[in-house]
Amino acid sequence: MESYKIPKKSVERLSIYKRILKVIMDAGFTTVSSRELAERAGLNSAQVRKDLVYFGQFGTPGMGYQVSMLHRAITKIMGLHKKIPVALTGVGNLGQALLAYPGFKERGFIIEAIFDNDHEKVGKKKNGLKILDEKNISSEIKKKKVRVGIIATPPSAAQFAANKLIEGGIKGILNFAPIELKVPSGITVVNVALCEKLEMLSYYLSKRKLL
Amino acid sequence: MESYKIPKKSVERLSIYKRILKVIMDAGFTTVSSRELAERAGLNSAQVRKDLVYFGQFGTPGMGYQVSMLHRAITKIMGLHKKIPVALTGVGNLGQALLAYPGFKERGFIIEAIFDNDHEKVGKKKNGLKILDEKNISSEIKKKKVRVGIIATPPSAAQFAANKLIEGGIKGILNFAPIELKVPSGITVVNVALCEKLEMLSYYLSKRKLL
DNA sequence: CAGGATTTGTGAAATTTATCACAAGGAATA
DNA sequence: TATTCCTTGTGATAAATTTCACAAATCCTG
Ligand SMILES: NC(=O)c1ccc[n+]([C@@H]2O[C@H](COP(=O)([O-])OP(=O)(O)OC[C@H]3O[C@@H](n4cnc5c(N)ncnc54)[C@H](O)[C@@H]3O)[C@@H](O)[C@H]2O)c1
Ligand SMILES: NC(=O)c1ccc[n+]([C@@H]2O[C@H](COP(=O)([O-])OP(=O)(O)OC[C@H]3O[C@@H](n4cnc5c(N)ncnc54)[C@H](O)[C@@H]3O)[C@@H](O)[C@H]2O)c1
Repeated sequence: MESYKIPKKSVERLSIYKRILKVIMDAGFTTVSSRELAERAGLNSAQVRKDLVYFGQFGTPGMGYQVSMLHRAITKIMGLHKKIPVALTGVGNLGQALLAYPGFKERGFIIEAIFDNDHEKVGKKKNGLKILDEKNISSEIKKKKVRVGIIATPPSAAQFAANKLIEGGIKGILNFAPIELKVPSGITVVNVALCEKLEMLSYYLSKRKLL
Repeated sequence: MESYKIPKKSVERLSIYKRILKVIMDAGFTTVSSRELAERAGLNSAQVRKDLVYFGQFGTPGMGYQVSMLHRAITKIMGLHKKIPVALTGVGNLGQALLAYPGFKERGFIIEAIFDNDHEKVGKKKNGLKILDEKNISSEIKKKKVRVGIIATPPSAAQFAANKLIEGGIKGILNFAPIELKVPSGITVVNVALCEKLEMLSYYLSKRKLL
C-alpha cells in the first residue's frame, strides 16, 4: 500500500522543513545547510539529509540546499501546488475556527461545503458558505467532487459522518473527533489527537513531581 | 530526565486506552482483554500489554483487566485526577473554540486566565472570563499559580507568549502555533501539529495517483 | 588551478519500538 | 480436585528509525 515505505515521520517532518525554509527565504537567504535546518527543527542533521533523500537529491556538497528550490520541491512532493476541494462536517466551535483559518486556503484546501445536523444552523451562512443538512453529505460532495473531508462533529457522530463522506467518494479524512474511525482500505485518515496531546501534557507534568 | 524511559508513544496510547475503557465501561462490561483493547485501538495486543506493564501489573491471566480499575489507574498515572490551573494566550478563532470546549474541564484543566494583545478584545468577557492584556501574562499567572499555558496566538507571537508564560512560572505548554518553541530545560512543550497533519493528508492523497 | 574548507549522500552501527511466541497464572466447569 | 481453557507478562526476535562517520563532490581563496 505504501510506496517504497517512506516513514510517516519523514513526511511529517517534510512539512516542518517547508515551514522553516519559508522563514529562511523571507529573511533573504538563498542557501541553507542540513545542519542549520536541523538546528532550527531541533533534529539531527543526518536525519534531515536522510529525509530529503527519500524524495530526490536536492543538495550541493559544500554549499547546501537552494532555499527557494527546495521549498518549491517540497510543496510539489506534498501535493500542495494544486487545489483540493474539501468538505467540513460539524460546524461547531472547532468547525467554525477551522472555517475561519486562512491556512487551509493558503495550502490549497478549498472548503466547498459545510454540514451540520442542527436544524438551528442548517440554512444559515458561515464564512460565505451555506450550512447544509448532514443528510445530504454524500450527494452534495459527489456534486462538488470533494476529495477531502474534515470531521469536527462530536465523537458520537464521527463514524456516521465518515461513512457519509466515504459514500460520497472522498479519499482522505482529517479527523478531530477523539475516536478511532473504521474506514475501508484506500481511505486515508489523519487524526488530530488533540485530547491525547492534552493528556500527555498532564502526564509529563504530574510525573515531574516524583523526580 | 525521563524516568525509566517510557516511550512517548506509549504515553499517548495510554490516553487512547483510557478513552476506549470509558466506552466499554459505559456499555456495562466489567472486564476486557488486551486483545479486545488492541482491536478497538487498531493495535497489536502484545503492544497493549507492554504499554500497560510500563506502569504496573493490572491484569489477571485468564480473565483480562478490570475495566473500571484500569480506567482509574490510567487516570491517576496521567495525573488527570487533580485539577490543573491553565492560562490561554490568544483568544482568536481557535482560542475561543478551546475556551468553549468542555473536555478541558472534564480532564481537570481549569482555564483561569485568558490573554490577548488586541485592545478591541482586552477587557471584554468570554465564557465568563475577562480577557487580560498580554503585557500582564507573567504577573497574572504568578498570582493565580497557573501551571500550564496554551498558546493559540499567531506563530509570530508564539515565542513571545511562551517566554512570558515561562517567566510566570509555568511548567508545561500546549502549543497550537506552527513553530518550534525554544524553551529552557525543565519546561515540557507539547505541539499540536495541526498544519503538519493537514499537509500529510495532502501528501498521501497526491501520492495515491502515482500508484 | 591547487589546496583547504564545507557539506552532501550514504553505508554501517546503534538505538528504539513493535511483534512473536510461550511458560505460567488463574478462572470455570464438572 | 483435576482438567480445560484463556489471557497475562515477558524474553527473544524482528522491524523501523535515528545517529555516526566518512568518501566524494563542490565551493572558495589565493
Ligand atoms: N473545541 C475544542 O477545543 C476541541 C478540543 C479537542 C477535541 N475536540 C473535538 O472536536 C470535535 C468538535 O468539537 P467542538 O468543540 O466543535 O464541538 P461542538 O459541539 O461545538 O460542535 C459539534 C458540531 O457538530 C454538529 N453535529 C452533531 N452531529 C452531527 C452530524 N451527525 N453531522 C454533522 N454535524 C453534526 C453539532 O450540531 C455541532 O454544531 C469533537 O469531537 C470534540 O471532541 C474539540
Ligand atoms: N484556527 C485554525 O483552524 C488553526 C489551524 C491550524 C493552526 N492554527 C494556529 O493556531 C494559532 C491560532 O489560530 P487562530 O485561527 O485562532 O488565529 P486568530 O488570528 O484568529 O487568533 C489569534 C489571536 O491571538 C492574538 N494575539 C496576537 N498576538 C498576541 C500576543 N502577543 N499575545 C496574546 N495574544 C496575541 C490576536 O489578537 C488574536 O486574537 C495560530 O498560530 C494558527 O497558525 C489555527
